[in-house]
Amino acid sequence: MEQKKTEELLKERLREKGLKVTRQRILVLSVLEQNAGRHMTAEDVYDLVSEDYPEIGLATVYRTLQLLWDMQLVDRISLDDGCVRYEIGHLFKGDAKHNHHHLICRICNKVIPFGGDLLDELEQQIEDETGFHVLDHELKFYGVCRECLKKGR
Amino acid sequence: MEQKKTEELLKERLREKGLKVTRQRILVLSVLEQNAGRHMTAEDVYDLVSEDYPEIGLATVYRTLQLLWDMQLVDRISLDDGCVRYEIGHLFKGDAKHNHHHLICRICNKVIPFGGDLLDELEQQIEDETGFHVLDHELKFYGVCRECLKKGR
DNA sequence: CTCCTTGCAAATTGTTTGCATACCT
DNA sequence: AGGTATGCAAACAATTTGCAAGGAG
Repeated sequence: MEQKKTEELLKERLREKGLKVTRQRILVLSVLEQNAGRHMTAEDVYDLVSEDYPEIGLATVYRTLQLLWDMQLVDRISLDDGCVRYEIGHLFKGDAKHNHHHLICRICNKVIPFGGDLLDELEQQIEDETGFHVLDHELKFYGVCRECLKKGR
Repeated sequence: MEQKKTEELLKERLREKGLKVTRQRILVLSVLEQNAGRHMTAEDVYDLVSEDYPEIGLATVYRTLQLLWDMQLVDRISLDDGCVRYEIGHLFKGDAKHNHHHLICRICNKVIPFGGDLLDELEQQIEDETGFHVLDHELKFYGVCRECLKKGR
C-alpha cells in the first residue's frame, strides 16, 4: 500500500517530464523502499535489483539513482568512505524523518546513526534570513567513539 | 605571527610521532592557512604549492593532506562534487569558528557558506548520551537558492 | 514510428600505492 | 647510518559516457 503510493508518484513525475516508465526504474525505487534506512551504494542496489532482473546494467542503476534524486524521490548522503549512498526520501518514511544525522569515528571509522531533529527551526531561520528554500539537510559529527576512547586515545 | 604558530604546532606534532619536518609539509599547511575559508581540493593545493616548489608531486599533497587531517590541523568537507576539500582547522581561524555550514542549491549547485553555531549544545548532549567525543561537525542544507526560486521552480 | 532508455564496454576522474631515490634527524 | 618521505608512474575504484539495439508512448 505504502509501496504503491511511491510507485505511482514516480510514474506521475516521469510522465510530467515526458520520460518513460520502465521496469528498471520501478525496481530501483522499490529496492530502496524495501530497504528504507539502509544507506545503499549503487552496487548494493544493483545486487538487489539483479535478483529480480539479472539483465540490468550497473550504469542504468547509476543513471536511475541520479534521476530519482533529481526528482527528489530519494536522498543522497556521503559517509566519507568514497562512495555516494542513497536511501528512500524521508518524505516516504512512515515514522518520523530521521534526516541523516551520523556520528563518524575518526579512529575506527564506525558510523553511528543519530536521530532527533533539532534543526527544523534553524531551517526556518535560514529561509527567513537568506531566501534559500531548504528541502533537506545532512549533519555529521566527527570524533572518537566510546570504544576507541576506552582503548586509549 | 599567526602563521608561525601553526607551523610550530605542526613541527611539534610531527616530532611527537617521530615523523619528519619537511618543506612539503610546511608548504601545504601554509597554503591552506593563507587561503583560510577557501575549501580547497588536493589539486588546488598542489597548484599553489607548485608555485613555490615546482618539484612537489600530487601524491605527496594527497598524503600530506591526509596526514594533516589525522593530526586535526585541517578540516575536511565534501561539497558533493566528487572531490574532497580541505581547509585550515577551525581552531586556527582568527575569528569565530564557522564550522562548515553550507547551503547547496540543487538546481544550480551553488554553494553558500552559512555561519552561526547552534550546535554546541547538541554536541554536548551527544557526548552525554552516547559517550561519543565530538571533535567537529559538518552541516549541509539542500534546497533551492533565491535566484533559482525566482526563475521559477 | 519516434525518441527515450538500456546494456555493454571503454573512458574518466579522484585518489592510492609500489618502489627506488632523496632527505630529515 | 637508518628509517621516513618523496616523486613518478602504474594501479584502483567509483562513476560517466558513447553507441548500437531495444522498448515505451
